[in-house]
Amino acid sequence: MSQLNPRQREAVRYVDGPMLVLAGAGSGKTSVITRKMAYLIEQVGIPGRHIAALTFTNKAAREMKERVTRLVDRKLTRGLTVSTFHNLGLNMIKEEHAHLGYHPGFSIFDAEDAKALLQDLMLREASADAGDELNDIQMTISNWKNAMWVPGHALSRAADEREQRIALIYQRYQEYLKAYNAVDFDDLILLPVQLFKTNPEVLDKWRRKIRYMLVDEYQDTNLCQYELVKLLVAERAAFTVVGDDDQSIYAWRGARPENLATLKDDFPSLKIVKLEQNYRSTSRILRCANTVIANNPHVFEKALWSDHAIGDEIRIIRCRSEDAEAERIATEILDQKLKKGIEFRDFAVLYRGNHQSRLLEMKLQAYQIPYRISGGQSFFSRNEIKDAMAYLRLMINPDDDAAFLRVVNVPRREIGPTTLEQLGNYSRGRQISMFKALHNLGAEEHVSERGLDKLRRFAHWTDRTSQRLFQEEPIPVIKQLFTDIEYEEWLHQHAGTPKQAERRMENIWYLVDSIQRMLDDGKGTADEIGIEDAISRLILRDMMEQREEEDDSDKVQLLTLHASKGLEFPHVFIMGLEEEILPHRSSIEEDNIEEERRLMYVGITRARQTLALTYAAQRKQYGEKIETIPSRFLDELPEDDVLWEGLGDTDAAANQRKGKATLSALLGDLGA
DNA sequence: CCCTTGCTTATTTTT
DNA sequence: TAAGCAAGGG
Repeated sequence: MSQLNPRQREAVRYVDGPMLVLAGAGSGKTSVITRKMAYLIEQVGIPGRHIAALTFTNKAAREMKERVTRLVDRKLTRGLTVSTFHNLGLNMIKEEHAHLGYHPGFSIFDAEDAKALLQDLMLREASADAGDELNDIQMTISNWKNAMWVPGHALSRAADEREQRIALIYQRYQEYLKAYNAVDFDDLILLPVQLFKTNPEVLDKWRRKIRYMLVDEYQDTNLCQYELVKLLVAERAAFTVVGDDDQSIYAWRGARPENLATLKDDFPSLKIVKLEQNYRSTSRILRCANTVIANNPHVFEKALWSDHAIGDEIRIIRCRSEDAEAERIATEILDQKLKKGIEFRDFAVLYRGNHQSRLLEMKLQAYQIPYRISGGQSFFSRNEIKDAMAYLRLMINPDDDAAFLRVVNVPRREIGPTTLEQLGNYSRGRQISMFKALHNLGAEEHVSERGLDKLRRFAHWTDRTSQRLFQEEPIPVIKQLFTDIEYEEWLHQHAGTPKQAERRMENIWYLVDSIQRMLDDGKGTADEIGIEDAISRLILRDMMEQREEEDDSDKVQLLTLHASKGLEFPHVFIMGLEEEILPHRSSIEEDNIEEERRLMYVGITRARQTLALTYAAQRKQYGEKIETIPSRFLDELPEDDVLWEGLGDTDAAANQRKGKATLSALLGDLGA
């Protein structure tokens, strides 16, 4: 407690009613949450198993749990829930599956599975071309779910023909999910909410379990998530939510920053504490952040301050072209590393869109600057991992048609589109899964003898392996599974180089390893989990970021502004400060500048010591060269705190000379 | 089955 | 413009 400032202490100690902690960037928010959990357990005397802390990412949950266990005796944290919303929802559905009409071992469809199902439905339902509409439909359905609209509701509320059509697809979609014994990501929150609303006894049971609730990044909750919180805390209102309306950058995917303001209406006795002391940045950086964000309307006024030194000016660097911009950042990093001895890992380059990293990557490679790029191709979007996950899902839930279709002919089993089409027709006609259909299918159906035989073999093998998975040690069975299907051979046949195949196989073993780790972790304790749970947690991406974090080598960090939230770096570059990029064009069109400004705010507040903002005066866009307009956010910065560079230098040749000079100076340094 | 050709499209993304 | 994808040809 002595390590906390007075505001933080107040936030930790107040446990008598609903509480909102407005935690500015870098104000020690995680400390407060973790210490509050410790306080609740040790001082207030609430057993760990009656406390739940919710986050949005596994990473945040893991970090928090780790910090709590460091503060509090192991015995006391037993049964403590620190998890993502989705994970909590999953556990609730697992425990209450009977009330919801689901069977044990149900599958979780990720966004891609869901999309594939929707596509299939659309091809069948309407003659209309699926194509680019698909994303729109998926988003609409997701939005409806987040707003707690069931298909019937959507149907009656549909504003136009388009919504009418999507509502029908939504209805079919839910029916199919049910037939597959599957839920999607949104259902993980929605189903518990629906259950709690219709079944008071079940709700009561969970209310008794969760006596105190904490929510991190509260500004990112959507309607459904807030409803879940409200249902659980009830009149008792024993909760603390922590958030920052200025860091709400996910409204585009359903987050409702208004939930912060709503809280005051829903809980009139709400106690509000503001954490405004920032422990991260120089005071100049904070002044810039404050001035920029002051242009947004606010429900709660808040101003960050710091007792750190004033620090360097914020540099705004005008570059001739996008190429010059990337070049400048690369040489600048090299230059500062050589002159000031700053390590690569202390630099981060932030940008609005992933594509902006491309040029920069090329330049960094050219100068042999090591970098790590976040986002991009994730572990789980790799084909081999998707195959492996599909096999595992199928073993746990054979009715998972998405998984079935993915692996039925991978590796090749000579089960072709025609056979599958026939099987699909049969199963659809009866509203059952393909696997069930396969077992019912008699010789009289229109499936060729040959196809039927292959299918039956596959089904037999699946049944047997699935049985063994539950009866024996799971890990050897899984290993055997991959041997059975000769997956490694298949990889070698399909990879460009043997090396690539090996790498892919290693990914598979890494996955198997992760499962083993999860099973071992809880062994013998109350947290012991079964193979089913391990796999569903994998689908929710738990345990997986560790792989990236293990890599703590000296590298420059490249990431989107969105991905940078919650992180900090000594030296930050933000690139592409131009109208139509930051703020993004579509946000300008939709008149939603505020969220872009918050993005800018998040970017600025990532920096601890220095901040440089770059833009290109000229940029190639869709093929043609365009004169850009510097971002309006640059004008919002306090004049006294910024240093403009590259302004007078409009002569291209001069700029180039300068670049060359810097370069040769650098090379000279290197050569020495 | 692989390679070429032509066409389309151009934010942010965790679970 | 360039990159990614689908369709078609060898």
